[in-house]
Amino acid sequence: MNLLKRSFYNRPASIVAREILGAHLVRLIDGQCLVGMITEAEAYQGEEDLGCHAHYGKTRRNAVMYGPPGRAYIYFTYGMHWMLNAVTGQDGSPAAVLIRAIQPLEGLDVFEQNRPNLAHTPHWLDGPAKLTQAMLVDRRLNGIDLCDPNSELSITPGEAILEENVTKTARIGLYTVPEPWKSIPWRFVIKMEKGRPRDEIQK
DNA sequence: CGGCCGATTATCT
DNA sequence: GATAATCGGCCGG
Repeated sequence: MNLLKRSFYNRPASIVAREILGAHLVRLIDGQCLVGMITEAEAYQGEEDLGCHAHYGKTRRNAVMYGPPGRAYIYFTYGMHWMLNAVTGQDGSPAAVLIRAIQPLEGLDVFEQNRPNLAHTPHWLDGPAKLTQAMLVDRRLNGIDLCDPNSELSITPGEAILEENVTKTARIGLYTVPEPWKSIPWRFVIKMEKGRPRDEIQK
């Protein structure tokens, strides 16, 4: 399988968050292949970024972010939700990209079973906790290598998205984070029409 | 559609 | 002991 290489992830998080749009998130489970196109992502870059979990320094939770790029950093929040990130930047420098939304492509029956709410509507898998529920992503996959074709979770190149079809905004949910981190435009979203990307999204 | 609010618990100070 | 990279339900427009 043709996967995004480690060199893809070994760049600043804001670059990876933009470039990962259109890529295909692939989940292998019970002999099935679940696929979704990444349509929204956010960058979290370094201990100086007060919106990033690494701003406390290294802890047990965020340790994976301090490791090599191309691994999954998965954490639990709000007492009930799992969030999926791809670790970015060089080994030792903590940074990651939060995968916030996917467009379902393969395994729709499984997605529907795991995530019946809003199934087959434009808002089906457009949230970071929605997609982890649909793809059965939780703590067990924390630290998994996204660049290994044998992994239960990986990412393929998918489609390249034109700049004119990308919206940039401040990151979501950083209520108590001070400026400038609260407003820095490190959220990247594919422009959607009626719940689908525009027809001409490829470069 | 947009805003407010409660749920629920691992993780951190 | 407080907080949280969210979600869904309920309300008003």
